[in-house]
Amino acid sequence: MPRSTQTDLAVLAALSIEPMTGYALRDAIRVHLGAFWSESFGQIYPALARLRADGLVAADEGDRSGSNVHSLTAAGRARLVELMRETPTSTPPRNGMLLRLFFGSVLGAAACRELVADARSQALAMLDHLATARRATEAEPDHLPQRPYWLMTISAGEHSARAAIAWADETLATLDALPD
Amino acid sequence: MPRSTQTDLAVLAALSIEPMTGYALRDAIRVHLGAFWSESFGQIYPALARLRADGLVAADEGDRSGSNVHSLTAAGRARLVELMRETPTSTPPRNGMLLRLFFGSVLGAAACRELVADARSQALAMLDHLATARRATEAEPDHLPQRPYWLMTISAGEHSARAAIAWADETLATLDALPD
DNA sequence: TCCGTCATGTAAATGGTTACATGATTCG
DNA sequence: CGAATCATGTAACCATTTACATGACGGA
Repeated sequence: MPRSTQTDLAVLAALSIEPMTGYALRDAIRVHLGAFWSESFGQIYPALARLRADGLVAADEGDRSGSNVHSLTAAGRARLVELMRETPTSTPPRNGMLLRLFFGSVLGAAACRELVADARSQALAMLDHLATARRATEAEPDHLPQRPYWLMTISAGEHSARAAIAWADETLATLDALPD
Repeated sequence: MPRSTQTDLAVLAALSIEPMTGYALRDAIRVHLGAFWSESFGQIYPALARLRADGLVAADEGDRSGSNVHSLTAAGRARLVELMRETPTSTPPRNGMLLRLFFGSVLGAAACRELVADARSQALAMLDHLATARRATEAEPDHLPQRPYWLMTISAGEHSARAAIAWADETLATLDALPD
Protein backbone atom coordinates (compact mmCIF):
# COMPACT_ATOMS: atom_id res chain seq x y z
CA MET A 1 0.00 0.00 0.00
CA PRO A 2 2.75 2.48 0.84
CA ARG A 3 3.37 4.13 -2.51
CA SER A 4 6.35 6.41 -2.01
CA THR A 5 5.12 7.56 1.40
CA GLN A 6 8.45 9.19 2.06
CA THR A 7 7.98 11.82 -0.60
CA ASP A 8 4.32 12.24 0.28
CA LEU A 9 5.28 12.92 3.87
CA ALA A 10 7.85 15.54 2.96
CA VAL A 11 5.48 17.26 0.54
CA LEU A 12 2.49 17.28 2.89
CA ALA A 13 4.63 18.44 5.79
CA ALA A 14 6.14 21.31 3.82
CA LEU A 15 2.70 22.40 2.63
CA SER A 16 1.49 22.39 6.24
CA ILE A 17 3.78 25.36 6.90
CA GLU A 18 2.70 27.35 3.84
CA PRO A 19 0.91 26.77 0.49
CA MET A 20 3.41 26.62 -2.37
CA THR A 21 3.99 25.75 -6.01
CA GLY A 22 5.88 22.57 -6.84
CA TYR A 23 8.86 24.65 -7.80
CA ALA A 24 8.87 26.53 -4.50
CA LEU A 25 8.38 23.24 -2.70
CA ARG A 26 11.57 21.84 -4.11
CA ASP A 27 13.40 25.02 -3.21
CA ALA A 28 12.05 25.07 0.33
CA ILE A 29 13.08 21.44 0.86
CA ARG A 30 16.53 22.15 -0.51
CA VAL A 31 17.05 25.22 1.65
CA HIS A 32 15.45 24.17 4.92
CA LEU A 33 15.82 20.40 4.92
CA GLY A 34 18.87 20.11 2.70
CA ALA A 35 21.05 18.78 5.50
CA PHE A 36 18.91 15.68 5.96
CA TRP A 37 16.43 15.46 3.08
CA SER A 38 16.16 15.93 -0.67
CA GLU A 39 13.53 15.69 -3.39
CA SER A 40 13.83 16.16 -7.14
CA PHE A 41 11.25 17.53 -9.58
CA GLY A 42 10.81 14.04 -10.93
CA GLN A 43 9.49 13.05 -7.52
CA ILE A 44 7.62 16.18 -6.53
CA TYR A 45 5.38 16.71 -9.55
CA PRO A 46 4.06 13.14 -9.79
CA ALA A 47 3.58 13.19 -6.01
CA LEU A 48 1.57 16.41 -6.20
CA ALA A 49 -0.58 14.99 -9.01
CA ARG A 50 -1.26 11.88 -6.94
CA LEU A 51 -2.05 13.83 -3.79
CA ARG A 52 -4.32 16.11 -5.79
CA ALA A 53 -6.17 13.14 -7.24
CA ASP A 54 -6.59 11.72 -3.73
CA GLY A 55 -7.99 15.01 -2.46
CA LEU A 56 -5.15 15.51 0.01
CA VAL A 57 -3.99 18.78 -1.52
CA ALA A 58 -5.89 21.46 -3.44
CA ALA A 59 -4.44 23.52 -6.31
CA ASP A 60 -5.25 27.21 -6.64
CA GLU A 61 -4.17 29.47 -9.48
CA GLY A 62 -0.99 31.34 -8.66
CA ASP A 63 0.19 34.80 -9.80
CA ARG A 64 1.64 33.52 -13.03
CA SER A 65 -0.47 31.73 -15.57
CA GLY A 66 -0.04 28.00 -15.33
CA SER A 67 1.37 28.04 -11.83
CA ASN A 68 -0.40 25.97 -9.20
CA VAL A 69 -0.23 26.92 -5.55
CA HIS A 70 -0.91 23.77 -3.56
CA SER A 71 -2.36 23.76 -0.08
CA LEU A 72 -3.36 21.03 2.38
CA THR A 73 -6.99 19.94 2.59
CA ALA A 74 -8.47 18.64 5.83
CA ALA A 75 -7.94 15.10 4.54
CA GLY A 76 -4.37 16.03 3.68
CA ARG A 77 -3.70 17.21 7.21
CA ALA A 78 -5.12 13.97 8.59
CA ARG A 79 -2.92 11.95 6.23
CA LEU A 80 0.09 14.01 7.29
CA VAL A 81 -0.45 13.14 10.95
CA GLU A 82 -0.86 9.50 9.98
CA LEU A 83 2.42 9.46 8.03
CA MET A 84 4.24 11.34 10.78
CA ARG A 85 3.30 8.63 13.27
CA GLU A 86 4.85 5.85 11.17
CA THR A 87 8.22 4.74 12.44
CA PRO A 88 10.91 6.46 10.38
CA THR A 89 12.71 4.23 7.90
CA SER A 90 16.34 4.96 7.29
CA THR A 91 17.83 4.35 3.86
CA PRO A 92 20.68 1.82 3.95
CA PRO A 93 23.94 3.71 4.38
CA ARG A 94 26.36 4.25 1.50
CA ASN A 95 29.32 6.36 2.42
CA GLY A 96 31.76 6.31 -0.50
CA MET A 97 34.43 8.13 1.46
CA LEU A 98 34.50 5.60 4.31
CA LEU A 99 34.34 2.69 1.89
CA ARG A 100 37.46 3.99 0.19
CA LEU A 101 39.18 4.68 3.48
CA PHE A 102 38.44 1.17 4.74
CA PHE A 103 40.36 -0.16 1.74
CA GLY A 104 42.84 2.69 2.03
CA SER A 105 45.88 0.43 1.70
CA VAL A 106 44.92 -0.01 -1.98
CA LEU A 107 44.91 3.75 -2.43
CA GLY A 108 47.86 4.85 -0.31
CA ALA A 109 48.11 7.31 2.56
CA ALA A 110 48.42 10.43 0.40
CA ALA A 111 45.17 9.85 -1.50
CA CYS A 112 43.43 9.00 1.75
CA ARG A 113 44.61 12.28 3.23
CA GLU A 114 42.87 14.07 0.38
CA LEU A 115 39.69 12.07 0.95
CA VAL A 116 39.59 12.99 4.63
CA ALA A 117 40.57 16.61 4.01
CA ASP A 118 37.67 16.92 1.55
CA ALA A 119 35.28 15.48 4.12
CA ARG A 120 36.60 17.97 6.64
CA SER A 121 36.00 20.97 4.43
CA GLN A 122 32.52 19.71 3.57
CA ALA A 123 31.73 19.55 7.27
CA LEU A 124 33.10 23.05 7.67
CA ALA A 125 30.84 24.32 4.89
CA MET A 126 27.90 22.56 6.52
CA LEU A 127 28.71 24.26 9.82
CA ASP A 128 28.74 27.60 8.07
CA HIS A 129 25.41 26.94 6.39
CA LEU A 130 23.92 25.87 9.72
CA ALA A 131 25.14 29.04 11.42
CA THR A 132 23.16 31.07 8.90
CA ALA A 133 20.11 28.88 9.38
CA ARG A 134 20.41 29.20 13.15
CA ARG A 135 20.56 33.01 13.00
CA ALA A 136 17.51 33.11 10.74
CA THR A 137 15.56 30.71 12.94
CA GLU A 138 16.47 32.47 16.17
CA ALA A 139 15.16 35.68 14.62
CA GLU A 140 11.71 34.10 14.22
CA PRO A 141 9.10 35.18 16.77
CA ASP A 142 9.25 33.33 20.07
CA HIS A 143 5.71 32.06 19.87
CA LEU A 144 6.15 30.31 16.50
CA PRO A 145 5.38 26.67 17.35
CA GLN A 146 7.88 25.31 14.81
CA ARG A 147 10.79 27.35 16.13
CA PRO A 148 12.10 24.98 18.85
CA TYR A 149 11.87 22.01 16.50
CA TRP A 150 13.75 23.78 13.76
CA LEU A 151 16.50 24.61 16.24
CA MET A 152 16.70 20.95 17.30
CA THR A 153 17.34 19.77 13.75
CA ILE A 154 19.90 22.53 13.25
CA SER A 155 21.62 21.37 16.41
CA ALA A 156 21.67 17.81 15.07
CA GLY A 157 23.54 19.05 12.02
CA GLU A 158 25.96 21.01 14.14
CA HIS A 159 26.78 18.07 16.39
CA SER A 160 27.28 15.85 13.38
CA ALA A 161 29.47 18.36 11.54
CA ARG A 162 31.63 19.07 14.60
CA ALA A 163 32.10 15.33 15.12
CA ALA A 164 33.15 14.97 11.48
CA ILE A 165 35.72 17.73 11.88
CA ALA A 166 37.13 16.27 15.10
CA TRP A 167 37.39 12.86 13.46
CA ALA A 168 39.03 14.31 10.37
CA ASP A 169 41.66 16.11 12.45
CA GLU A 170 42.44 12.97 14.40
CA THR A 171 42.56 10.90 11.22
CA LEU A 172 44.75 13.35 9.31
CA ALA A 173 47.24 13.14 12.18
CA THR A 174 47.18 9.35 12.05
CA LEU A 175 47.68 9.39 8.28
CA ASP A 176 50.65 11.73 8.62
CA ALA A 177 52.28 9.24 10.97
CA LEU A 178 51.77 6.35 8.51
CA PRO A 179 54.61 5.27 6.24
CA ASP A 180 53.92 4.96 2.48
CA MET B 1 29.67 3.97 -19.03
CA PRO B 2 29.54 3.63 -15.25
CA ARG B 3 27.18 0.68 -14.72
CA SER B 4 26.59 0.45 -10.98
CA THR B 5 30.19 1.27 -10.16
CA GLN B 6 29.31 1.60 -6.49
CA THR B 7 28.52 -2.09 -6.08
CA ASP B 8 31.41 -3.09 -8.33
CA LEU B 9 33.76 -1.10 -6.14
CA ALA B 10 32.54 -2.69 -2.92
CA VAL B 11 32.69 -6.18 -4.41
CA LEU B 12 36.13 -5.81 -5.95
CA ALA B 13 37.48 -4.17 -2.80
CA ALA B 14 36.15 -6.94 -0.55
CA LEU B 15 37.61 -9.59 -2.85
CA SER B 16 40.97 -7.82 -2.69
CA ILE B 17 41.20 -8.82 0.98
CA GLU B 18 40.24 -12.44 0.45
CA PRO B 19 38.56 -14.64 -2.21
CA MET B 20 34.95 -15.38 -1.28
CA THR B 21 31.62 -16.75 -2.44
CA GLY B 22 28.80 -14.31 -3.15
CA TYR B 23 27.13 -15.39 0.04
CA ALA B 24 30.24 -14.77 2.14
CA LEU B 25 30.69 -11.46 0.34
CA ARG B 26 27.35 -10.21 1.50
CA ASP B 27 28.08 -11.36 5.01
CA ALA B 28 31.50 -9.72 5.08
CA ILE B 29 30.05 -6.44 3.85
CA ARG B 30 27.31 -6.59 6.46
CA VAL B 31 29.67 -7.35 9.32
CA HIS B 32 32.66 -5.18 8.46
CA LEU B 33 31.14 -2.30 6.49
CA GLY B 34 27.63 -2.39 7.96
CA ALA B 35 28.02 0.99 9.63
CA PHE B 36 28.51 2.78 6.33
CA TRP B 37 27.70 0.38 3.48
CA SER B 38 25.23 -2.31 2.45
CA GLU B 39 24.64 -4.67 -0.45
CA SER B 40 21.84 -7.16 -1.05
CA PHE B 41 21.96 -10.47 -2.89
CA GLY B 42 19.98 -8.90 -5.69
CA GLN B 43 22.95 -6.60 -6.29
CA ILE B 44 25.83 -8.91 -5.53
CA TYR B 45 25.04 -11.86 -7.80
CA PRO B 46 24.37 -9.86 -10.96
CA ALA B 47 27.47 -7.80 -10.19
CA LEU B 48 29.60 -10.92 -9.84
CA ALA B 49 28.23 -12.31 -13.11
CA ARG B 50 29.06 -9.05 -14.87
CA LEU B 51 32.54 -8.83 -13.36
CA ARG B 52 33.16 -12.47 -14.31
CA ALA B 53 32.07 -11.79 -17.90
CA ASP B 54 34.42 -8.81 -18.02
CA GLY B 55 37.31 -10.91 -16.73
CA LEU B 56 37.70 -8.83 -13.58
CA VAL B 57 37.07 -11.73 -11.23
CA ALA B 58 37.66 -15.46 -11.63
CA ALA B 59 35.42 -18.15 -10.17
CA ASP B 60 36.94 -21.31 -8.70
CA GLU B 61 35.00 -24.29 -7.38
CA GLY B 62 34.50 -24.08 -3.64
CA ASP B 63 34.23 -26.85 -1.06
CA ARG B 64 30.53 -27.34 -1.66
CA SER B 65 29.17 -28.34 -5.03
CA GLY B 66 27.79 -25.36 -6.86
CA SER B 67 29.59 -22.79 -4.75
CA ASN B 68 31.83 -20.32 -6.55
CA VAL B 69 34.76 -18.76 -4.78
CA HIS B 70 35.54 -15.51 -6.57
CA SER B 71 38.94 -13.91 -6.64
CA LEU B 72 40.38 -10.80 -8.28
CA THR B 73 42.22 -11.11 -11.56
CA ALA B 74 45.03 -8.73 -12.49
CA ALA B 75 42.53 -6.74 -14.56
CA GLY B 76 40.19 -6.72 -11.58
CA ARG B 77 42.85 -5.26 -9.35
CA ALA B 78 43.55 -2.57 -11.92
CA ARG B 79 39.84 -1.78 -12.16
CA LEU B 80 39.64 -1.62 -8.38
CA VAL B 81 42.36 1.02 -8.23
CA GLU B 82 40.61 2.95 -10.98
CA LEU B 83 37.28 2.92 -9.11
CA MET B 84 38.93 3.82 -5.82
CA ARG B 85 40.38 6.96 -7.40
CA GLU B 86 36.97 8.24 -8.51
CA THR B 87 35.61 10.94 -6.25
CA PRO B 88 33.19 9.38 -3.80
CA THR B 89 29.53 10.11 -4.45
CA SER B 90 27.31 10.36 -1.44
CA THR B 91 23.68 9.31 -1.69
CA PRO B 92 21.30 12.22 -1.08
CA PRO B 93 20.41 12.28 2.61
CA ARG B 94 17.04 11.01 3.84
CA ASN B 95 16.74 11.04 7.58
CA GLY B 96 13.17 10.19 8.49
CA MET B 97 13.71 10.97 12.15
CA LEU B 98 14.96 14.51 11.53
CA LEU B 99 12.24 15.13 8.95
CA ARG B 100 9.63 14.26 11.56
CA LEU B 101 11.36 16.31 14.22
CA PHE B 102 11.52 19.34 11.94
CA PHE B 103 7.74 19.20 11.69
CA GLY B 104 7.52 18.17 15.33
CA SER B 105 4.77 20.66 16.15
CA VAL B 106 2.41 18.46 14.10
CA LEU B 107 3.36 15.45 16.21
CA GLY B 108 3.66 16.93 19.68
CA ALA B 109 6.50 16.92 22.18
CA ALA B 110 5.78 13.49 23.65
CA ALA B 111 5.98 11.66 20.31
CA CYS B 112 9.14 13.61 19.47
CA ARG B 113 10.70 12.50 22.73
CA GLU B 114 10.17 8.92 21.66
CA LEU B 115 11.70 9.60 18.27
CA VAL B 116 14.83 11.09 19.82
CA ALA B 117 15.05 8.42 22.53
CA ASP B 118 14.98 5.73 19.82
CA ALA B 119 17.75 7.47 17.93
CA ARG B 120 19.75 7.62 21.15
CA SER B 121 19.46 3.91 21.82
CA GLN B 122 20.35 3.12 18.21
CA ALA B 123 23.51 5.17 18.61
CA LEU B 124 24.25 3.34 21.84
CA ALA B 125 23.88 -0.01 20.10
CA MET B 126 26.18 1.21 17.33
CA LEU B 127 28.78 2.22 19.91
CA ASP B 128 28.58 -1.24 21.41
CA HIS B 129 29.00 -2.89 18.03
CA LEU B 130 31.97 -0.64 17.25
CA ALA B 131 33.64 -1.52 20.55
CA THR B 132 33.58 -5.17 19.53
CA ALA B 133 34.91 -4.35 16.09
CA ARG B 134 37.67 -2.24 17.63
CA ARG B 135 38.80 -5.03 19.94
CA ALA B 136 38.86 -7.50 17.05
CA THR B 137 40.80 -5.12 14.82
CA GLU B 138 43.29 -4.15 17.49
CA ALA B 139 43.99 -7.86 17.98
CA GLU B 140 45.10 -8.14 14.33
CA PRO B 141 48.88 -8.28 13.75
CA ASP B 142 50.61 -4.93 13.77
CA HIS B 143 52.06 -5.33 10.28
CA LEU B 144 48.68 -5.91 8.58
CA PRO B 145 48.50 -3.02 6.07
CA GLN B 146 44.70 -2.69 6.39
CA ARG B 147 44.72 -2.40 10.18
CA PRO B 148 45.20 1.38 10.56
CA TYR B 149 42.55 2.07 7.91
CA TRP B 150 40.05 -0.21 9.57
CA LEU B 151 40.63 1.61 12.85
CA MET B 152 40.04 4.97 11.14
CA THR B 153 36.62 3.93 9.88
CA ILE B 154 35.75 2.50 13.29
CA SER B 155 36.73 5.81 14.82
CA ALA B 156 34.47 7.63 12.35
CA GLY B 157 31.55 5.55 13.57
CA GLU B 158 32.46 6.21 17.19
CA HIS B 159 32.65 9.97 16.70
CA SER B 160 29.34 9.97 14.88
CA ALA B 161 27.60 7.80 17.49
CA ARG B 162 28.91 9.84 20.40
CA ALA B 163 27.74 13.04 18.71
CA ALA B 164 24.29 11.50 18.20
CA ILE B 165 24.09 10.61 21.88
CA ALA B 166 25.19 14.07 23.02
CA TRP B 167 22.65 15.68 20.70
CA ALA B 168 19.90 13.35 21.87
CA ASP B 169 20.58 14.17 25.53
CA GLU B 170 20.52 17.90 24.81
CA THR B 171 17.36 17.55 22.73
CA LEU B 172 15.53 15.40 25.27
CA ALA B 173 16.20 18.10 27.86
CA THR B 174 14.83 20.76 25.50
CA LEU B 175 11.74 18.67 24.79
CA ASP B 176 11.10 18.19 28.51
CA ALA B 177 11.09 21.95 28.94
CA LEU B 178 8.57 22.42 26.10
CA PRO B 179 4.88 22.84 26.92
CA ASP B 180 2.39 20.56 25.09
C1' DT C 1 15.12 41.43 -27.50
C1' DC C 2 17.23 38.09 -24.91
C1' DC C 3 18.52 36.07 -20.70
C1' DG C 4 17.59 34.34 -16.21
C1' DT C 5 14.34 32.62 -13.29
C1' DC C 6 9.87 30.59 -12.32
C1' DA C 7 7.12 26.89 -13.47
C1' DT C 8 5.28 22.18 -14.95
C1' DG C 9 5.80 18.13 -16.48
C1' DT C 10 7.56 13.43 -18.90
C1' DA C 11 10.68 9.56 -20.31
C1' DA C 12 14.44 6.79 -19.84
C1' DA C 13 17.64 4.79 -17.28
C1' DT C 14 19.48 3.36 -12.94
C1' DG C 15 19.86 1.65 -8.54
C1' DG C 16 18.24 -1.03 -5.19
C1' DT C 17 15.26 -4.10 -2.13
C1' DT C 18 12.25 -7.89 -1.38
C1' DA C 19 10.51 -12.03 -2.06
C1' DC C 20 10.77 -16.11 -4.06
C1' DA C 21 12.58 -20.69 -6.02
C1' DT C 22 15.96 -24.07 -5.66
C1' DG C 23 19.10 -27.13 -3.80
C1' DA C 24 23.47 -28.82 -1.07
C1' DT C 25 25.57 -29.54 3.33
C1' DT C 26 26.06 -29.86 8.23
C1' DC C 27 24.82 -30.93 12.70
C1' DG C 28 21.86 -32.31 16.43
C1' DC D 1 15.65 -37.46 9.64
C1' DG D 2 14.76 -32.50 10.05
C1' DA D 3 16.25 -27.86 10.80
C1' DA D 4 19.50 -24.37 10.14
C1' DT D 5 22.75 -22.55 7.33
C1' DC D 6 25.28 -22.06 3.01
C1' DA D 7 24.74 -20.99 -1.61
C1' DT D 8 23.01 -19.14 -6.20
C1' DG D 9 20.11 -16.89 -8.70
C1' DT D 10 15.69 -14.41 -10.78
C1' DA D 11 11.57 -11.46 -11.12
C1' DA D 12 8.84 -7.89 -9.67
C1' DC D 13 8.58 -3.83 -7.90
C1' DC D 14 9.75 0.57 -6.08
C1' DA D 15 12.32 4.77 -5.73
C1' DT D 16 14.97 8.22 -7.73
C1' DT D 17 17.83 10.94 -10.74
C1' DT D 18 18.77 13.01 -15.06
C1' DA D 19 17.81 14.98 -18.96
C1' DC D 20 14.78 16.89 -21.71
C1' DA D 21 10.69 19.69 -23.63
C1' DT D 22 7.87 23.50 -22.98
C1' DG D 23 6.58 27.98 -21.97
C1' DA D 24 5.46 32.47 -19.11
C1' DC D 25 7.29 36.51 -16.97
C1' DG D 26 10.50 40.22 -15.55
C1' DG D 27 14.12 43.12 -16.18
C1' DA D 28 18.73 44.72 -18.42
